[in-house]
Amino acid sequence: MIRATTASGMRRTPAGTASPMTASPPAPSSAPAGRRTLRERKKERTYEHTARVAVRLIMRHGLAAVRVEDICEHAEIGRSTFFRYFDSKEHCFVAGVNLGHLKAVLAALDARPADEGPLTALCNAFLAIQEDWRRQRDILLLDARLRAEVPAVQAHTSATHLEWETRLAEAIAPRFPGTPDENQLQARILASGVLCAVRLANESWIASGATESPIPSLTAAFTVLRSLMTDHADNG
Amino acid sequence: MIRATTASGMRRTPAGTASPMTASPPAPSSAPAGRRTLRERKKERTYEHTARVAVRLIMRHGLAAVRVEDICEHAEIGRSTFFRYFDSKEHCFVAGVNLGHLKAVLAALDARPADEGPLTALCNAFLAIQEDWRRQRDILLLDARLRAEVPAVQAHTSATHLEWETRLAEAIAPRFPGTPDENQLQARILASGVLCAVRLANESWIASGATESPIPSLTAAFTVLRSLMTDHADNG
DNA sequence: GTTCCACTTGGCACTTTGTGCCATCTGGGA
DNA sequence: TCCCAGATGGCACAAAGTGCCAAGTGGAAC
Repeated sequence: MIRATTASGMRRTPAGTASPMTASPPAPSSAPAGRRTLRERKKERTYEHTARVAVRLIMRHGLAAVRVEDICEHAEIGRSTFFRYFDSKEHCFVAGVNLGHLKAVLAALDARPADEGPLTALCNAFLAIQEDWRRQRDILLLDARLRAEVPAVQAHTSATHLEWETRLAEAIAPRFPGTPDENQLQARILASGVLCAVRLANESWIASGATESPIPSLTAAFTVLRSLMTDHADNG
Repeated sequence: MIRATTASGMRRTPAGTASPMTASPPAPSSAPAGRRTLRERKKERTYEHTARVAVRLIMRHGLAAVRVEDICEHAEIGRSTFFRYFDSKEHCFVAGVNLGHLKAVLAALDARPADEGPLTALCNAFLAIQEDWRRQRDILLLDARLRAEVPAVQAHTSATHLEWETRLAEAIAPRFPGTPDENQLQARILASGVLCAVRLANESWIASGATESPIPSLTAAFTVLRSLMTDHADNG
């Protein structure tokens, strides 16, 4: 009635790597700190190419009409390989939509002067990459629609945002006074607030048709965020 | 090669209700504001019962070993019915784990004095329900493990938290000065911060074996949150 | 350059999932 | 009491996932 578990549902991924779980390329199997091996670059290429193909197909035909097999054909990989990288069509799509976004924010954050406080630096980093987002308008529009219609898309997107939270927290932790690991909590909470503001700004940008630049919405949201943080959130 | 879409992937739910999308009972089909109809109560019973059965089975046998069909047999519903309520095993499990949690926080929040500020009230509401959580220790432990191992569980959990954010924001908005819809942004961001703190506290509670009360972790996280909000997050 | 090994890939078979469709049942209102 | 919208369950079928194995390929050692 209840079948015995074969290997207990552990996901198989290339190189026995820990499963990606979100929209990120598979972790390097044995990164020697410095140079990335050809194998790794190839894997990343496959990952990104497949995700991009998925987005393209889904843009053209709709999520429901595209089968995993279609994606595999167009990306020229085997079905087995697909499932080694993604655990579903939806996962693949979300990965494709967010390809490079995290990397871009991290880079923008790195480019901020070291004496900028964590909140300011993070906000400025997001502002700096808005042009990229505006350019992706069509994809983001589709993404918003699918998030509203397909639970799995929403779910994977939320998971992706959670990963962003942890990665951004790591990145801004050094900007707090004190040692980085003392600051982990503060950094996480701050990152969460900023991400929430970004999400809301994006929602309102999308809701308004996404014709103008997303920067005004974003600036407005950041202003609210900043006033929350500096004024006082409370009287209790 | 790419097949035509039948009805474009729209999910079918009982009564043409909007899809739940997260771990919440199906929305009332035609709530006459006051009394809930027997039909509605029956639907909620089915939803909750099924989710509970799923959690029980998965606790006993593991996620991988339990099939949707097993859940259906034990819950005494048809497979069709299952998929009208949940879109996967994982969704069902996450729903079961979080059953009533949101309702409990909202109730606790309602019980806070009206003159408490939004931050304080929300923190206190979470503190008030910790005993419930401690009692669910075993379920939460399993949940944490599955979240780490199974992407879909993590994904649905994140989506659930996102829903909490919006619901809690609505609930605390009136506690801000000004009109509720002016405060929607502030409320969302504040809720996001509190939820982040709660998540982190829970993580550390779980990581420590979840033997003690979860309250110390939570208090610590709230202290950090409050200092972030009152002191100053930044110098920029 | 050759050889070897670890890792990745693709193909195949098989189970489980997810959906459409329809007949049946049931609660709620007239 | 009758009627109907909505909920359910069964069945059939396409698609998704997973395990297994044989074949290719990069990396490192010699």
